[in-house]
This record gives sequence, C-alpha cells and structure tokens, in this order.
Amino acid sequence: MFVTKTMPNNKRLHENDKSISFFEMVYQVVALIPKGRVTSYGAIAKYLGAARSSRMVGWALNGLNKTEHNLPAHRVVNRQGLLTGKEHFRGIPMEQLLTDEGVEIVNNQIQNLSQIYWDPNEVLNVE
DNA sequence: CGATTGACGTACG
DNA sequence: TCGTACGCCAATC
Repeated sequence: MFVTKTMPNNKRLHENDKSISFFEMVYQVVALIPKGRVTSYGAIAKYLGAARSSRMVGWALNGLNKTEHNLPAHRVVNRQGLLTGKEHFRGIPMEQLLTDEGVEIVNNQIQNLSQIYWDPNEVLNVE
C-alpha cells in the first residue's frame, strides 16, 4: 500500500502530519470513498488543505496508472460529475466500474450527483 | 535549469 | 450565463 504511517481512521491526518506527501494523502482519501459514491478532485484538494491544487489530485491519480493499485480512482470525477479521466483507465472502463456500483451515468455525466456525492470535508472532518 | 503541461476549480469580465 | 485567465504542485521537455 501507499500508506505507511497514518491510516485513514485518523481524522485530520494532514494537519499535523507533514511526514507524508501530498500524493500519499490523496491516495488515502480516495481509498475512503464509499462504494457507489463519488467525490471530486477539488473536494479532495480542499480536504488536504490545498483548495487550489485540484490539478494535483488528478496528477496523483495519474501516477496510479503506471503501478498496480486497488484504489477506487473511478470514484473521483470533476465537479460537474463528468468522467474526465475515463480515457486513462486501463482494463475495465471507468463508466462500467461506476455503473456496477449503481451509479447512473448518461453521456459521461453522473446523474443525481448531489445524492451520491461524497465530500471528505463533511465525512472526515466531523468535530 | 526554465518552460510547459496536466484525470481541475475559482475568479473575473 | 458563458468564455478566459490564473493558481496550485509535480513531472516532463
């Protein structure tokens, strides 16, 4: 796995722990996305304390492509619910992965996004 | 080593 | 409401 020190069960893992990289924190959050739910690059970036680094989230996921991983990267879409990264998936298409989890997709657009949207800021940052 | 480029998002006109 | 500009961090050119 990519996680070496702080595990996902530790909330606010990014604030006081500088020992892990931005990428590793992205991987941790992605691993937490529940089945049948999706989140956005920006939401992850915001949760990591870098609200304007959403591009890096995508970049981090891109790094997963060249390596073996078991992360649900297909559950990360852009803010509009578009499957912008589908072209980068090898093997099973991103659209099928989501459909198998019960996510409705029409023309690369996730339906009822607001219902299945999973915001790490709300779920993981509950004080 | 500087410039460009991304699985994006926000700000501004 | 729509189009353009820029930021963010890391990797590639």
